[in-house]
Amino acid sequence: MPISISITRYSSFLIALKTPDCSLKRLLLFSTFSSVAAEKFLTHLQKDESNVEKNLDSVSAKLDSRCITQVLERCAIDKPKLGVRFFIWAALHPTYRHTSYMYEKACKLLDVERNPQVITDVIDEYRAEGFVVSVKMFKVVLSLCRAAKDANLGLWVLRKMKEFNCRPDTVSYNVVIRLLIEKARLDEAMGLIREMGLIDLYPDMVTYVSIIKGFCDAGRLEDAVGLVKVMKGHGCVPNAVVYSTLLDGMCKHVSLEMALEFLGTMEKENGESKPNVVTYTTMIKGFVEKGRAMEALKVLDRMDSSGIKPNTVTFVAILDGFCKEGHLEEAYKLIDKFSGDELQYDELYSMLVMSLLRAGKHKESEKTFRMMLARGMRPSGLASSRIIKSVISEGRVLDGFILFDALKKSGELPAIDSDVYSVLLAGLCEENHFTEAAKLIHIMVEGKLQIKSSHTEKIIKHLNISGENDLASSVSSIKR
DNA sequence: GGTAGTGCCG
Repeated sequence: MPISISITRYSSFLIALKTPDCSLKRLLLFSTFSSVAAEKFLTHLQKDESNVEKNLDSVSAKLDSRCITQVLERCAIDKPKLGVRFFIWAALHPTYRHTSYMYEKACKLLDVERNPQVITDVIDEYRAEGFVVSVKMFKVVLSLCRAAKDANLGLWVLRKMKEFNCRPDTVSYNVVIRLLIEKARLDEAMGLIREMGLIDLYPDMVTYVSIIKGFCDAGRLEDAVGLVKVMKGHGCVPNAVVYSTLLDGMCKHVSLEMALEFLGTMEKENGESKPNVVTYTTMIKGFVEKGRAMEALKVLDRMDSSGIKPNTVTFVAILDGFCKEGHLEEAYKLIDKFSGDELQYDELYSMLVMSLLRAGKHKESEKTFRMMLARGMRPSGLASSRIIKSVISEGRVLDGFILFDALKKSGELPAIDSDVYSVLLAGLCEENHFTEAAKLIHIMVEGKLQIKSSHTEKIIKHLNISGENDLASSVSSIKR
């Protein structure tokens, strides 16, 4: 591989194999070259490891998610702690904000779930250096714990805050409470809520929703209802979120009839406590989950008379129910009735295609998809991807390609998963449909679409053996 | 400021 030895701006190492015992097998893929910004940050990060944040402050480079990912990818190889410090520093940067997606990505790259010590080590490092850690920084660390779903780590960090003379606020507590609840550690969560009172913090709406949901999920409806009373007693007026959570618990653990009755009392409320689209969707899901999709229709009518418009989630719930219970005619009727200003025929039919697939009705789903194409509708990228994949997995590669080609001919291609392209291309080549393969490659080149280089090796080998050398080199040109 | 309830995607 005579590539890139001379390239100094290397980086963006992708660790393809993550198990710790195969560090030698780490594949260094020069997929995307790191940005100048990432290089600058990396240089300053490694300059003087005892003054990390100060060094970073002096860097003048644009901070964005791509650049952060690149820095983390590099740090993950042998300096995960520096990666954590960089991530925390970046969160406080005035021109940048991490999304929840970035928190998850950082956790994955730095492997916090398997190696929580990387977090505790960083906190201990701050302490040893006498670094002043703010509440804001601790909240970033707590969000990392949340992304890693590590309740013990969250608890540890919350305790550490005192040592840094940081007073956790309600949000800090809420994050840890939610983590405990996700692990069904309800008593400990209640303990933290009590502890809040001792330092003059009060549980807020978010705290109550979390713990009420915890009790509902555990089937402890009486406790959940008791908490609603407690919050009212504290002057915290329950809103639609609180009541929807309770309604969900009733659907799952008591009865749909009681939930309906409760919905009725909500409908008589005013302002923030009135049912909204989520409340009605929860009720609809309740019916669907108990195999009573037809009755969900009545809820839809009730929603309409309250002036609440159903959204995508509402439709997915009902369509899922109809498909599972075999009420296809009802599904079509529903779509006819509701397609209009909010949601188009295309979107609703695409949802139906997805619902049919989820219900295991692949034939019906493909039929609906073909009907869409025949009537000039535009299926969503997701529906198209799933249908083509499903057809290929049944061993009908050529059919999959014909569907793809029909989509292409009907106008602009929807956003299809990149792995659909690689699966389709591999299938066509394997079955020696070289004309179609060439057509697909042509479309990909035209649309600047690339497939993972790891997927191309077998294809190229097969093409070379078959004497299709031109095609083989075309495939090389679209690998990423 | 970005932690909560239906659910999908990044």
